[in-house]
Amino acid sequence: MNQSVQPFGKFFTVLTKQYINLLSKQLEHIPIDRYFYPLYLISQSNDTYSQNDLAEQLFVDKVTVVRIIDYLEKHKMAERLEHPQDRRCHVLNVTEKGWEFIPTIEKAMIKTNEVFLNLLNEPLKSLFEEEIGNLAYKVAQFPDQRFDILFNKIS
Amino acid sequence: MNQSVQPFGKFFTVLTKQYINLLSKQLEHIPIDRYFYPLYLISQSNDTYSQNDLAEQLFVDKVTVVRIIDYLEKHKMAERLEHPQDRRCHVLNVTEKGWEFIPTIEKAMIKTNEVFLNLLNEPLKSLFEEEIGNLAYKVAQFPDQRFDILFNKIS
DNA sequence: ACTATTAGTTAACTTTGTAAACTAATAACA
DNA sequence: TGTTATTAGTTTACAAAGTTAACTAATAGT
Repeated sequence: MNQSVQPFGKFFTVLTKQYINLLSKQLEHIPIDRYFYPLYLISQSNDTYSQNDLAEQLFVDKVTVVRIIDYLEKHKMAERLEHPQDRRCHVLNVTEKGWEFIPTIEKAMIKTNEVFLNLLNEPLKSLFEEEIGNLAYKVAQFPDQRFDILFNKIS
Repeated sequence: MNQSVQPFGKFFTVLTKQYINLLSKQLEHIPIDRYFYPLYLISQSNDTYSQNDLAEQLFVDKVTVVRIIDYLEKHKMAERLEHPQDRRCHVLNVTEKGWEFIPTIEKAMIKTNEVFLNLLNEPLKSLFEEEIGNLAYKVAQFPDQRFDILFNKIS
């Protein structure tokens, strides 16, 4: 009970859930109820993103991206366009209707980030802001093979 | 592209996924492939946890707990016992077989925590360790109602 | 030309989260 | 005491999300 181990994963899970809850709550009035960040990412790409690029940015697989774009297309927020050079690719594009909501989504993300930051004490606050992204990118780069190296001493 | 907003939720998601991957990788040789931490939590409770208690600790709902215990019981790692006073409750208990794996699970969680900590630069490292738990508890306490207060200025 | 690779889609299956309806037991209280 | 409300847990149903595999169509390598 006393000095039990608390796996960080538990905390990450809670933070993820509550972040999404908080963000969704603010965006209840727009015509989609998820994939806010994917839509925002597409809008920031100046119509250069393929579905592959999006998968890479979001750290998800291509099947998930298909579902995301299907959803956004169904709600007329984004669309697939033909790639001028490579006919296998699609270029992702935010529709005029979609662009209406980009500023709101951006504001909501900034606001939600702030809420989380404000729960931290002052020294951690600034460090956290600059380092959380780096940390995520570092762990995202873990190749499966490296696991064996990292843990070759585990019994 | 340049000063695009990066929602913390994106980072939390990656951290969660990779934490679970890394932990599971280390525990591939034990007879269960998930619910390591729930099992560990039960083991640390000295047979006092009800399913409700577990739900609270894990920040999940009671349906999920039923599934977790069903799984652990099926694999003979934990069991439901009758509560001596309250016949509605179950007391959760780690079986003899389950206890074999508790030290391994604990070691793997400590190791995984270390891997994540070691990716941080030195000043953040110690702060992170003491504060990540507090942060998670704070956000877990967000009642739905408080959202309205937090965001009453949102347009 | 032949082969391998890449982008994306589709289908099947599993896990997880959520909500509602339900049973059985306990608590509250008039 | 008897009635009602609450609590612990289960079951069912459904949606969301992840994973794998098989597939099409297009491009790249040689």
